Amino acid sequence: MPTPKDLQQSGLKATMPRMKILEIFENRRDEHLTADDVYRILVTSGLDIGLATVYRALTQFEQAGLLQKQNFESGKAVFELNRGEHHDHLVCLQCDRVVEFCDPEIEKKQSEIAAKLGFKIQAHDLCLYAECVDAACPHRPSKKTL
Amino acid sequence: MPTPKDLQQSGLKATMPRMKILEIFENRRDEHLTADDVYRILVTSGLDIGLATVYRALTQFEQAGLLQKQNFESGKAVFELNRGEHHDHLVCLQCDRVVEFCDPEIEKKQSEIAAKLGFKIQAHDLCLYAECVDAACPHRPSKKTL
DNA sequence: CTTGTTGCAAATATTTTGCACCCAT
DNA sequence: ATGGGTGCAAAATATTTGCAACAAG
Repeated sequence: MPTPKDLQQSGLKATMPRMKILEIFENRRDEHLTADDVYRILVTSGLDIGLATVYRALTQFEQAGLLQKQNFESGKAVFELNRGEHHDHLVCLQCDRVVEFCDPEIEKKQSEIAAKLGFKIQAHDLCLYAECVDAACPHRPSKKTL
Repeated sequence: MPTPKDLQQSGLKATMPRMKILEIFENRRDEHLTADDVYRILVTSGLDIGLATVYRALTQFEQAGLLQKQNFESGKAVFELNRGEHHDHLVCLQCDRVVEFCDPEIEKKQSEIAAKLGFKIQAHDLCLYAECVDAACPHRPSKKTL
């Protein structure tokens, strides 16, 4: 349940579409949603919000630091709530599940490498593509509805 | 200068369009080209090859292991020659220059992390986005022509 | 009120595909 | 000759934008 202030602090008016979109991400703290996922969820919930508005909101929220954007190899951009602490991703090649992790040693090594090459890191993307070791992997799960 | 065998070994006929496209990558061993970059280079060189053919060739070459595909945050896929040894990328935020590197320690840590999470890594993408430390960074260089 | 915001439709951008014709093998 | 390959145009996908109507501060 986001408050109007979450948006106003970023100079954005607290409109109904924006509040609803932000709420979707707060209700799904560890999912990674595409613009279309968000749009479908809104429509399914009976809300008449345009896809263009979803794209605009996602872009603004990312710039405001409320959301983080990721480009996995699917071709579509996915968004998730920005919870402050940085993390990287591991995507299961069998079921698309996304696991998050963060390794300080890798982070440190990255900075060292960049420094050695004459650069200062502003951001990075690390995504591991892997297969489940145990057979319990729930291949291709059902898709989001609420 | 690619030979017909490079393609035939992968079950692909050694046609003129394919040979020319492969040649472009061999002449630019450390550039990262989009489908449109390749198309433009062909047209500029007076070759009448369709954009669809470029896309088909790039996809086939990637599957054949001749090229590697990368998805940076630009939204367009870029391709480069597959020179066997794996490497990661650092993209300069000022001039789009791409520097390649490989760190065995990071690679090792990645496998450990995946193993701990119950996965076996098949692939990974690591891309650092950074700014030049020295002012010599050639901001926004001219674009490819041959 | 005033300016930012929205929905819709149309425009972009990137990549894929159907199909008749063409060319390596 | 024959089956894969090509160009073109149209389709599919993902995202952006122009604009008139609308709503938040």
